[in-house]
Amino acid sequence: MPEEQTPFPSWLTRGMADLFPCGDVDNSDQNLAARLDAGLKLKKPLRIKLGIDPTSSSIHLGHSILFRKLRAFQDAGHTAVLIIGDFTAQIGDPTGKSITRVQLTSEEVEQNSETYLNQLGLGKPPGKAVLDFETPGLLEIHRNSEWFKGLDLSTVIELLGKSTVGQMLAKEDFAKRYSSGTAISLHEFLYPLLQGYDSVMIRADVELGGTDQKFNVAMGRDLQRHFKQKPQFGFLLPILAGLDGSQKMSKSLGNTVGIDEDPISMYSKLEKVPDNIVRSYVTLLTDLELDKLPENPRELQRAMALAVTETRHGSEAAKSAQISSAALVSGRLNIQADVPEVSISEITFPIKAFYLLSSLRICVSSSDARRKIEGGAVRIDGEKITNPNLEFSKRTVLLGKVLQLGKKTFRRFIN
RNA sequence: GGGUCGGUGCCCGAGUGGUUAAUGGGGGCGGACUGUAAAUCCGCUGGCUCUGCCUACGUUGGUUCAAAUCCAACCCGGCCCA
Repeated sequence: MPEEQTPFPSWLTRGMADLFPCGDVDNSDQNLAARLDAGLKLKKPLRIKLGIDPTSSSIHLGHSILFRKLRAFQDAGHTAVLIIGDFTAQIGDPTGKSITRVQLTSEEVEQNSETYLNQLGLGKPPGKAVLDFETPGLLEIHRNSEWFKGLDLSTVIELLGKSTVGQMLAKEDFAKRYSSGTAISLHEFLYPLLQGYDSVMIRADVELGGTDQKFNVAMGRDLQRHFKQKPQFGFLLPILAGLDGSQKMSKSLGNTVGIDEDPISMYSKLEKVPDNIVRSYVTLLTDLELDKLPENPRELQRAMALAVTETRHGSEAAKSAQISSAALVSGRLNIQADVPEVSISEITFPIKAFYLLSSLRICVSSSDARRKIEGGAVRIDGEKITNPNLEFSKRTVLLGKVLQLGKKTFRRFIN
Protein backbone atom coordinates (compact mmCIF):
# COMPACT_ATOMS: atom_id res chain seq x y z
CA MET A 1 0.00 0.00 0.00
CA PRO A 2 1.71 3.20 -1.12
CA GLU A 3 1.24 5.96 1.45
CA GLU A 4 0.15 8.59 -1.08
CA GLN A 5 -3.08 6.68 -1.57
CA THR A 6 -5.93 8.79 -0.28
CA PRO A 7 -7.38 7.18 2.84
CA PHE A 8 -11.05 6.36 2.92
CA PRO A 9 -13.04 8.37 5.46
CA SER A 10 -15.11 6.33 7.88
CA TRP A 11 -18.45 7.79 6.77
CA LEU A 12 -17.67 6.19 3.44
CA THR A 13 -16.46 2.78 4.49
CA ARG A 14 -18.92 2.08 7.26
CA GLY A 15 -20.98 -0.91 6.21
CA MET A 16 -19.42 -1.03 2.76
CA ALA A 17 -19.64 -4.51 1.25
CA ASP A 18 -17.91 -3.99 -2.07
CA LEU A 19 -16.33 -1.25 -4.10
CA PHE A 20 -15.15 -1.50 -7.65
CA PRO A 21 -12.87 -0.56 -9.17
CA CYS A 22 -10.46 -0.21 -6.30
CA GLY A 23 -7.50 -2.00 -7.75
CA ASP A 24 -4.95 0.19 -9.46
CA VAL A 25 -3.57 2.58 -6.84
CA ASP A 26 -1.39 4.35 -9.39
CA ASN A 27 -4.42 5.36 -11.35
CA SER A 28 -6.24 8.07 -9.43
CA ASP A 29 -9.32 7.36 -11.48
CA GLN A 30 -9.60 4.07 -9.69
CA ASN A 31 -9.40 5.50 -6.20
CA LEU A 32 -12.80 6.67 -5.08
CA ALA A 33 -11.50 8.66 -2.11
CA ALA A 34 -9.15 10.58 -4.36
CA ARG A 35 -11.90 11.24 -6.86
CA LEU A 36 -14.20 12.51 -4.14
CA ASP A 37 -11.55 14.90 -2.84
CA ALA A 38 -10.57 16.09 -6.26
CA GLY A 39 -14.18 16.65 -7.18
CA LEU A 40 -14.74 18.94 -4.22
CA LYS A 41 -11.50 20.87 -4.79
CA LEU A 42 -12.47 21.55 -8.37
CA LYS A 43 -15.99 22.48 -7.28
CA LYS A 44 -17.22 19.58 -9.34
CA PRO A 45 -18.89 17.33 -6.81
CA LEU A 46 -19.36 13.76 -7.90
CA ARG A 47 -22.72 12.50 -9.04
CA ILE A 48 -23.90 9.65 -6.86
CA LYS A 49 -26.62 7.58 -8.43
CA LEU A 50 -29.22 5.61 -6.59
CA GLY A 51 -32.05 4.04 -8.50
CA ILE A 52 -35.24 2.96 -6.86
CA ASP A 53 -38.12 1.08 -8.38
CA PRO A 54 -41.40 2.31 -6.97
CA THR A 55 -42.84 -1.17 -6.92
CA SER A 56 -44.18 -1.15 -3.42
CA SER A 57 -45.86 1.57 -1.52
CA SER A 58 -43.50 2.08 1.36
CA ILE A 59 -39.88 2.16 2.32
CA HIS A 60 -38.51 -0.11 5.01
CA LEU A 61 -35.25 -0.16 6.94
CA GLY A 62 -33.70 -2.46 4.34
CA HIS A 63 -34.03 0.25 1.72
CA SER A 64 -32.97 2.90 4.15
CA ILE A 65 -29.36 1.76 4.39
CA LEU A 66 -28.87 2.88 0.81
CA PHE A 67 -30.55 6.20 1.46
CA ARG A 68 -28.46 6.71 4.57
CA LYS A 69 -25.32 6.21 2.55
CA LEU A 70 -26.60 8.51 -0.16
CA ARG A 71 -27.22 11.12 2.52
CA ALA A 72 -23.68 10.66 3.79
CA PHE A 73 -22.42 11.52 0.32
CA GLN A 74 -24.65 14.60 0.33
CA ASP A 75 -23.33 15.66 3.71
CA ALA A 76 -19.83 15.35 2.29
CA GLY A 77 -20.82 17.79 -0.44
CA HIS A 78 -21.60 15.53 -3.37
CA THR A 79 -24.67 15.43 -5.54
CA ALA A 80 -27.22 12.72 -4.95
CA VAL A 81 -28.95 11.73 -8.13
CA LEU A 82 -32.06 9.84 -7.26
CA ILE A 83 -33.58 7.94 -10.14
CA ILE A 84 -37.14 6.89 -9.81
CA GLY A 85 -37.47 3.91 -12.05
CA ASP A 86 -41.00 4.67 -13.09
CA PHE A 87 -40.37 3.16 -16.49
CA THR A 88 -38.28 0.20 -15.43
CA ALA A 89 -40.66 -0.58 -12.59
CA GLN A 90 -43.04 -1.69 -15.23
CA ILE A 91 -40.56 -4.33 -16.32
CA GLY A 92 -39.54 -5.33 -12.85
CA ASP A 93 -36.00 -6.05 -11.74
CA PRO A 94 -35.53 -9.77 -12.06
CA THR A 95 -32.75 -9.70 -9.46
CA GLY A 96 -33.51 -12.04 -6.63
CA LYS A 97 -36.80 -13.02 -8.12
CA SER A 98 -37.65 -16.59 -8.79
CA ILE A 99 -40.61 -15.66 -10.90
CA THR A 100 -41.42 -12.99 -13.42
CA ARG A 101 -42.55 -9.92 -11.61
CA VAL A 102 -46.05 -8.65 -12.02
CA GLN A 103 -46.11 -5.55 -14.13
CA LEU A 104 -47.50 -2.43 -12.53
CA THR A 105 -49.68 0.19 -14.09
CA SER A 106 -48.33 3.69 -14.48
CA GLU A 107 -50.85 5.01 -11.97
CA GLU A 108 -49.64 2.62 -9.30
CA VAL A 109 -46.07 3.54 -10.06
CA GLU A 110 -46.80 7.23 -9.83
CA GLN A 111 -48.57 6.85 -6.53
CA ASN A 112 -45.76 4.78 -5.07
CA SER A 113 -43.21 7.34 -6.22
CA GLU A 114 -44.98 10.07 -4.35
CA THR A 115 -45.18 7.98 -1.23
CA TYR A 116 -41.47 7.28 -1.47
CA LEU A 117 -40.53 10.91 -1.80
CA ASN A 118 -42.69 11.85 1.14
CA GLN A 119 -41.18 9.13 3.25
CA LEU A 120 -37.71 10.30 2.31
CA GLY A 121 -38.59 13.68 3.72
CA LEU A 122 -39.68 15.81 0.79
CA GLY A 123 -40.63 19.19 2.23
CA LYS A 124 -38.93 18.60 5.55
CA PRO A 125 -35.76 20.32 6.76
CA PRO A 126 -32.55 18.28 6.36
CA GLY A 127 -32.42 17.56 10.08
CA LYS A 128 -35.72 15.69 9.97
CA ALA A 129 -35.45 14.10 6.57
CA VAL A 130 -33.68 11.03 5.29
CA LEU A 131 -32.25 12.89 2.32
CA ASP A 132 -31.29 16.53 2.14
CA PHE A 133 -33.92 17.97 -0.17
CA GLU A 134 -33.17 21.59 0.53
CA THR A 135 -29.50 22.44 0.25
CA PRO A 136 -28.98 23.62 -3.33
CA GLY A 137 -26.95 21.36 -5.54
CA LEU A 138 -27.12 18.29 -3.36
CA LEU A 139 -30.06 16.51 -4.91
CA GLU A 140 -31.38 15.80 -8.36
CA ILE A 141 -34.44 13.67 -8.94
CA HIS A 142 -35.14 12.05 -12.28
CA ARG A 143 -37.74 9.63 -13.51
CA ASN A 144 -36.31 7.33 -16.08
CA SER A 145 -39.39 7.61 -18.24
CA GLU A 146 -37.80 10.99 -19.13
CA TRP A 147 -35.42 9.19 -21.45
CA PHE A 148 -37.04 5.82 -21.95
CA LYS A 149 -40.47 6.90 -23.08
CA GLY A 150 -39.24 8.09 -26.43
CA LEU A 151 -36.36 5.67 -26.89
CA ASP A 152 -36.22 4.41 -30.43
CA LEU A 153 -35.81 0.83 -31.42
CA SER A 154 -32.38 1.33 -32.93
CA THR A 155 -31.02 2.47 -29.57
CA VAL A 156 -32.67 -0.50 -27.91
CA ILE A 157 -30.97 -2.77 -30.38
CA GLU A 158 -27.68 -1.01 -29.81
CA LEU A 159 -28.06 -1.69 -26.08
CA LEU A 160 -29.02 -5.30 -26.64
CA GLY A 161 -25.90 -5.67 -28.73
CA LYS A 162 -23.78 -4.85 -25.71
CA SER A 163 -24.63 -8.01 -23.90
CA THR A 164 -24.95 -11.67 -24.70
CA VAL A 165 -27.25 -14.47 -23.72
CA GLY A 166 -24.29 -16.15 -22.09
CA GLN A 167 -23.65 -13.13 -19.87
CA MET A 168 -27.26 -12.92 -18.87
CA LEU A 169 -27.47 -16.61 -18.09
CA ALA A 170 -24.32 -16.32 -16.04
CA LYS A 171 -26.23 -14.05 -13.70
CA GLU A 172 -27.20 -16.14 -10.74
CA ASP A 173 -30.90 -15.37 -10.70
CA PHE A 174 -31.37 -16.18 -14.35
CA ALA A 175 -29.16 -19.24 -14.09
CA LYS A 176 -31.25 -20.64 -11.29
CA ARG A 177 -34.49 -20.01 -13.01
CA TYR A 178 -33.19 -21.36 -16.28
CA SER A 179 -31.91 -24.58 -14.82
CA SER A 180 -34.95 -25.12 -12.66
CA GLY A 181 -37.20 -24.70 -15.64
CA THR A 182 -38.95 -21.52 -14.52
CA ALA A 183 -40.01 -19.06 -17.16
CA ILE A 184 -37.76 -16.14 -18.05
CA SER A 185 -39.35 -13.56 -20.30
CA LEU A 186 -37.17 -11.82 -22.82
CA HIS A 187 -38.01 -8.36 -21.54
CA GLU A 188 -36.35 -9.28 -18.27
CA PHE A 189 -33.03 -9.39 -20.08
CA LEU A 190 -33.57 -5.75 -20.91
CA TYR A 191 -33.70 -4.67 -17.31
CA PRO A 192 -29.97 -4.65 -16.50
CA LEU A 193 -29.31 -2.81 -19.75
CA LEU A 194 -31.87 -0.13 -18.99
CA GLN A 195 -30.56 0.33 -15.47
CA GLY A 196 -27.10 0.71 -16.98
CA TYR A 197 -28.41 3.22 -19.48
CA ASP A 198 -29.69 5.31 -16.57
CA SER A 199 -26.07 5.74 -15.53
CA VAL A 200 -25.20 6.94 -19.00
CA MET A 201 -28.06 9.44 -19.08
CA ILE A 202 -27.19 11.05 -15.78
CA ARG A 203 -23.43 10.66 -16.13
CA ALA A 204 -23.05 8.88 -12.83
CA ASP A 205 -19.68 8.86 -11.09
CA VAL A 206 -20.75 6.40 -8.45
CA GLU A 207 -23.70 4.02 -8.31
CA LEU A 208 -25.02 2.84 -4.98
CA GLY A 209 -26.72 -0.48 -4.65
CA GLY A 210 -27.10 -3.67 -2.70
CA THR A 211 -24.63 -6.47 -3.27
CA ASP A 212 -27.24 -8.16 -5.43
CA GLN A 213 -26.94 -5.24 -7.83
CA LYS A 214 -23.37 -5.96 -8.85
CA PHE A 215 -24.30 -7.28 -12.26
CA ASN A 216 -26.54 -4.34 -13.06
CA VAL A 217 -24.03 -1.79 -11.80
CA ALA A 218 -21.27 -3.41 -13.79
CA MET A 219 -23.52 -3.22 -16.83
CA GLY A 220 -23.69 0.53 -16.25
CA ARG A 221 -19.91 0.69 -16.45
CA ASP A 222 -19.89 -1.22 -19.73
CA LEU A 223 -22.47 1.03 -21.26
CA GLN A 224 -20.82 4.22 -20.06
CA ARG A 225 -17.60 3.06 -21.66
CA HIS A 226 -19.49 2.30 -24.84
CA PHE A 227 -20.94 5.81 -24.83
CA LYS A 228 -17.49 7.31 -24.22
CA GLN A 229 -18.02 8.24 -20.60
CA LYS A 230 -15.82 7.62 -17.62
CA PRO A 231 -17.24 4.48 -16.00
CA GLN A 232 -18.86 4.83 -12.63
CA PHE A 233 -17.71 3.31 -9.37
CA GLY A 234 -19.87 0.58 -7.99
CA PHE A 235 -20.45 1.07 -4.29
CA LEU A 236 -22.29 -1.86 -2.78
CA LEU A 237 -23.88 -2.23 0.62
CA PRO A 238 -25.02 -5.46 2.23
CA ILE A 239 -28.54 -6.69 1.99
CA LEU A 240 -30.15 -6.10 5.34
CA ALA A 241 -31.49 -9.21 7.01
CA GLY A 242 -35.13 -9.10 7.97
CA LEU A 243 -36.58 -9.45 11.45
CA ASP A 244 -36.45 -13.24 11.15
CA GLY A 245 -32.67 -12.99 10.95
CA SER A 246 -32.26 -15.33 8.04
CA GLN A 247 -33.82 -13.91 4.93
CA LYS A 248 -33.42 -10.49 3.42
CA MET A 249 -35.76 -7.80 4.60
CA SER A 250 -38.58 -7.75 2.16
CA LYS A 251 -42.18 -6.78 2.24
CA SER A 252 -43.33 -10.01 0.68
CA LEU A 253 -41.62 -11.98 3.43
CA GLY A 254 -43.34 -9.88 6.07
CA ASN A 255 -40.14 -9.32 8.02
CA THR A 256 -39.83 -5.59 7.65
CA VAL A 257 -39.86 -2.49 9.76
CA GLY A 258 -41.34 0.45 7.88
CA ILE A 259 -39.35 3.62 7.87
CA ASP A 260 -42.27 5.62 9.20
CA GLU A 261 -43.71 3.16 11.69
CA ASP A 262 -44.66 4.56 15.05
CA PRO A 263 -41.93 4.55 17.70
CA ILE A 264 -43.39 1.79 19.82
CA SER A 265 -43.90 -0.70 17.01
CA MET A 266 -40.50 0.10 15.63
CA TYR A 267 -38.80 -0.25 18.96
CA SER A 268 -40.56 -3.40 20.04
CA LYS A 269 -39.95 -5.15 16.74
CA LEU A 270 -36.28 -4.25 16.74
CA GLU A 271 -35.71 -5.19 20.33
CA LYS A 272 -36.57 -8.81 19.70
CA VAL A 273 -34.49 -9.28 16.58
CA PRO A 274 -32.28 -12.42 16.60
CA ASP A 275 -28.81 -12.00 18.10
CA ASN A 276 -26.94 -12.86 14.93
CA ILE A 277 -28.06 -9.75 13.10
CA VAL A 278 -28.02 -7.14 15.85
CA ARG A 279 -24.51 -5.98 15.03
CA SER A 280 -25.26 -5.56 11.38
CA TYR A 281 -28.27 -3.44 12.28
CA VAL A 282 -26.05 -1.26 14.44
CA THR A 283 -23.52 -0.89 11.65
CA LEU A 284 -25.97 -0.21 8.89
CA LEU A 285 -28.78 1.64 10.58
CA THR A 286 -27.16 3.71 13.33
CA ASP A 287 -24.13 5.84 13.99
CA LEU A 288 -23.24 4.14 17.25
CA GLU A 289 -19.53 3.58 17.77
CA LEU A 290 -18.89 -0.04 17.05
CA ASP A 291 -16.18 -0.52 19.66
CA LYS A 292 -18.28 0.84 22.49
CA LEU A 293 -21.23 -1.51 22.34
CA PRO A 294 -22.54 -3.43 25.33
CA GLU A 295 -21.35 -7.02 25.71
CA ASN A 296 -24.59 -8.39 27.04
CA PRO A 297 -26.76 -9.47 24.10
CA ARG A 298 -29.93 -8.23 25.72
CA GLU A 299 -28.48 -4.79 26.33
CA LEU A 300 -27.11 -4.75 22.83
CA GLN A 301 -30.57 -5.40 21.41
CA ARG A 302 -31.94 -2.57 23.49
CA ALA A 303 -29.20 -0.17 22.51
CA MET A 304 -29.69 -1.00 18.85
CA ALA A 305 -33.46 -0.69 18.97
CA LEU A 306 -33.20 2.61 20.78
CA ALA A 307 -30.64 4.03 18.38
CA VAL A 308 -32.53 3.01 15.26
CA THR A 309 -35.79 4.40 16.60
CA GLU A 310 -33.91 7.59 17.41
CA THR A 311 -32.75 8.06 13.84
CA ARG A 312 -36.38 8.16 12.74
CA HIS A 313 -38.21 9.74 15.65
CA GLY A 314 -35.65 11.62 17.70
CA SER A 315 -34.28 10.71 21.06
CA GLU A 316 -37.26 11.79 23.20
CA ALA A 317 -39.75 9.63 21.35
CA ALA A 318 -37.34 6.71 21.22
CA LYS A 319 -36.75 6.76 24.95
CA SER A 320 -40.40 6.89 25.79
CA ALA A 321 -41.06 4.10 23.32
CA GLN A 322 -38.51 2.00 25.18
CA ILE A 323 -40.17 2.70 28.51
CA SER A 324 -43.69 2.15 27.20
CA SER A 325 -42.73 -1.05 25.49
CA ALA A 326 -41.23 -2.48 28.66
CA ALA A 327 -44.26 -1.46 30.68
CA LEU A 328 -46.74 -2.92 28.27
CA VAL A 329 -45.04 -6.24 27.94
CA SER A 330 -44.67 -6.69 31.65
CA GLY A 331 -48.36 -5.99 32.04
CA ARG A 332 -48.00 -2.70 33.86
CA LEU A 333 -50.20 -0.27 32.13
CA ASN A 334 -49.25 3.16 33.22
CA ILE A 335 -47.77 3.97 29.87
CA GLN A 336 -47.62 7.65 29.31
CA ALA A 337 -47.12 8.21 25.68
CA ASP A 338 -46.62 7.01 22.20
CA VAL A 339 -48.94 4.08 22.09
CA PRO A 340 -50.39 4.49 18.65
CA GLU A 341 -53.91 5.74 18.85
CA VAL A 342 -56.97 4.55 17.07
CA SER A 343 -60.16 6.50 16.80
CA ILE A 344 -63.40 4.79 17.68
CA SER A 345 -65.54 7.74 16.68
CA GLU A 346 -66.87 5.91 13.65
CA ILE A 347 -67.80 2.82 15.63
CA THR A 348 -71.44 2.11 16.41
CA PHE A 349 -72.09 0.80 19.90
CA PRO A 350 -72.91 -1.70 21.25
CA ILE A 351 -70.29 -3.73 19.42
CA LYS A 352 -68.93 -7.23 19.77
CA ALA A 353 -65.25 -7.65 20.46
CA PHE A 354 -64.34 -9.43 17.22
CA TYR A 355 -66.22 -6.91 15.14
CA LEU A 356 -64.43 -4.07 16.85
CA LEU A 357 -61.04 -5.52 15.94
CA SER A 358 -61.96 -6.08 12.33
CA SER A 359 -63.73 -2.74 11.96
CA LEU A 360 -60.67 -0.92 13.23
CA ARG A 361 -58.57 -3.04 10.86
CA ILE A 362 -56.42 -4.22 13.71
CA CYS A 363 -57.17 -7.71 12.45
CA VAL A 364 -57.32 -8.49 8.74
CA SER A 365 -60.77 -10.07 8.82
CA SER A 366 -63.52 -10.77 11.24
CA SER A 367 -62.64 -14.46 11.15
CA ASP A 368 -59.08 -13.56 11.99
CA ALA A 369 -60.31 -11.41 14.87
CA ARG A 370 -62.33 -14.30 16.25
CA ARG A 371 -59.34 -16.58 16.06
CA LYS A 372 -57.04 -14.12 17.77
CA ILE A 373 -59.50 -13.58 20.59
CA GLU A 374 -60.20 -17.27 21.03
CA GLY A 375 -56.48 -17.92 20.97
CA GLY A 376 -55.98 -15.63 23.93
CA ALA A 377 -54.00 -12.99 22.06
CA VAL A 378 -56.12 -10.02 22.98
CA ARG A 379 -56.03 -7.89 26.12
CA ILE A 380 -57.72 -4.67 27.02
CA ASP A 381 -55.93 -2.73 29.70
CA GLY A 382 -54.08 -5.91 30.56
CA GLU A 383 -57.19 -8.00 30.96
CA LYS A 384 -57.38 -10.96 28.63
CA ILE A 385 -60.60 -11.43 26.70
CA THR A 386 -61.43 -14.78 25.19
CA ASN A 387 -65.03 -14.42 24.05
CA PRO A 388 -65.23 -12.96 20.55
CA ASN A 389 -68.88 -12.07 21.10
CA LEU A 390 -68.20 -10.06 24.22
CA GLU A 391 -70.17 -6.85 23.87
CA PHE A 392 -69.00 -3.37 24.65
CA SER A 393 -72.07 -1.36 25.44
CA LYS A 394 -70.84 2.16 24.87
CA ARG A 395 -67.96 4.27 23.81
CA THR A 396 -66.95 5.32 27.28
CA VAL A 397 -66.14 1.75 28.30
CA LEU A 398 -63.26 1.80 25.85
CA LEU A 399 -62.05 5.39 25.68
CA GLY A 400 -58.51 5.79 26.89
CA LYS A 401 -57.93 2.08 27.30
CA VAL A 402 -55.10 0.23 25.63
CA LEU A 403 -55.71 -2.76 23.45
CA GLN A 404 -52.93 -5.29 23.10
CA LEU A 405 -52.83 -7.87 20.34
CA GLY A 406 -50.08 -10.40 20.76
CA LYS A 407 -46.81 -9.08 22.02
CA LYS A 408 -46.13 -6.21 19.75
CA THR A 409 -49.33 -4.55 18.64
CA PHE A 410 -50.78 -1.85 20.84
CA ARG A 411 -53.58 0.65 20.30
CA ARG A 412 -55.07 3.25 22.56
CA PHE A 413 -58.72 4.01 21.92
CA ILE A 414 -59.45 7.67 21.39
CA ASN A 415 -62.42 9.51 20.11
C1' G B 1 -46.27 -24.65 -35.25
C1' G B 2 -46.03 -30.34 -33.69
C1' G B 3 -45.40 -33.87 -29.56
C1' U B 4 -45.60 -34.52 -24.41
C1' C B 5 -46.14 -33.47 -19.21
C1' G B 6 -48.22 -30.16 -15.94
C1' G B 7 -51.33 -25.70 -13.48
C1' U B 8 -54.53 -27.38 -5.98
C1' G B 9 -54.96 -22.83 -0.35
C1' C B 10 -48.89 -17.77 1.42
C1' C B 11 -45.14 -21.71 -0.61
C1' C B 12 -44.12 -26.95 -1.60
C1' G B 13 -47.14 -30.91 -2.29
C1' A B 14 -51.28 -35.20 -1.52
C1' G B 15 -55.90 -36.16 -3.41
C1' U B 16 -58.41 -39.09 -9.82
C1' G B 17 -66.68 -38.84 -8.75
C1' G B 18 -69.65 -38.57 -2.84
C1' U B 19 -68.84 -36.98 5.63
C1' U B 20 -64.22 -31.95 1.54
C1' A B 21 -62.73 -25.64 3.49
C1' A B 22 -59.84 -30.26 0.88
C1' U B 23 -54.01 -35.28 4.03
C1' G B 24 -48.87 -33.79 4.99
C1' G B 25 -44.64 -30.44 5.29
C1' G B 26 -42.70 -25.40 5.30
C1' G B 27 -43.74 -20.54 6.52
C1' G B 28 -46.79 -17.27 9.38
C1' C B 29 -49.72 -16.03 13.69
C1' G B 30 -51.12 -16.96 18.88
C1' G B 31 -50.13 -19.40 23.77
C1' A B 32 -46.50 -21.74 27.45
C1' C B 33 -41.33 -21.44 28.46
C1' U B 34 -37.23 -17.74 27.89
C1' G B 35 -33.48 -12.87 27.54
C1' U B 36 -39.68 -9.73 24.59
C1' A B 37 -34.05 -14.28 21.60
C1' A B 38 -32.95 -19.44 20.01
C1' A B 39 -34.59 -24.44 20.96
C1' U B 40 -38.92 -27.13 22.64
C1' C B 41 -44.19 -28.09 23.49
C1' C B 42 -49.48 -26.80 22.41
C1' G B 43 -53.21 -24.31 19.34
C1' C B 44 -54.68 -21.61 14.93
C1' U B 45 -53.86 -20.63 9.71
C1' G B 46 -60.65 -18.86 3.09
C1' G B 47 -64.62 -15.08 3.99
C1' C B 48 -69.03 -13.38 6.56
C1' U B 49 -71.63 -9.30 13.19
C1' C B 50 -70.73 -17.35 12.84
C1' U B 51 -75.02 -22.33 16.67
C1' G B 52 -75.55 -20.85 10.37
C1' C B 53 -74.42 -18.94 5.43
C1' C B 54 -71.17 -17.98 1.32
C1' U B 55 -66.83 -18.56 -2.04
C1' A B 56 -62.74 -21.89 -3.34
C1' C B 57 -58.57 -26.67 -6.55
C1' G B 58 -55.75 -22.09 -14.21
C1' U B 59 -60.52 -19.99 -17.19
C1' U B 60 -65.26 -20.96 -19.39
C1' G B 61 -68.84 -24.27 -20.50
C1' G B 62 -70.70 -29.53 -20.31
C1' U B 63 -71.90 -34.70 -18.23
C1' U B 64 -73.92 -36.26 -13.28
C1' C B 65 -78.47 -36.59 -7.82
C1' A B 66 -73.14 -35.28 -6.82
C1' A B 67 -66.78 -32.92 -9.75
C1' A B 68 -60.47 -30.54 -7.51
C1' U B 69 -61.50 -35.41 -9.51
C1' C B 70 -64.94 -37.24 -16.07
C1' C B 71 -65.52 -34.38 -21.12
C1' A B 72 -64.64 -29.97 -24.44
C1' A B 73 -62.62 -25.45 -25.68
C1' C B 74 -59.46 -21.77 -24.20
C1' C B 75 -55.31 -19.47 -21.22
C1' C B 76 -50.45 -20.19 -18.93
C1' G B 77 -45.75 -22.91 -18.02
C1' G B 78 -41.76 -27.00 -18.48
C1' C B 79 -39.31 -30.43 -21.70
C1' C B 80 -38.39 -32.52 -26.75
C1' C B 81 -38.84 -31.47 -32.03
C1' A B 82 -39.21 -27.50 -35.91
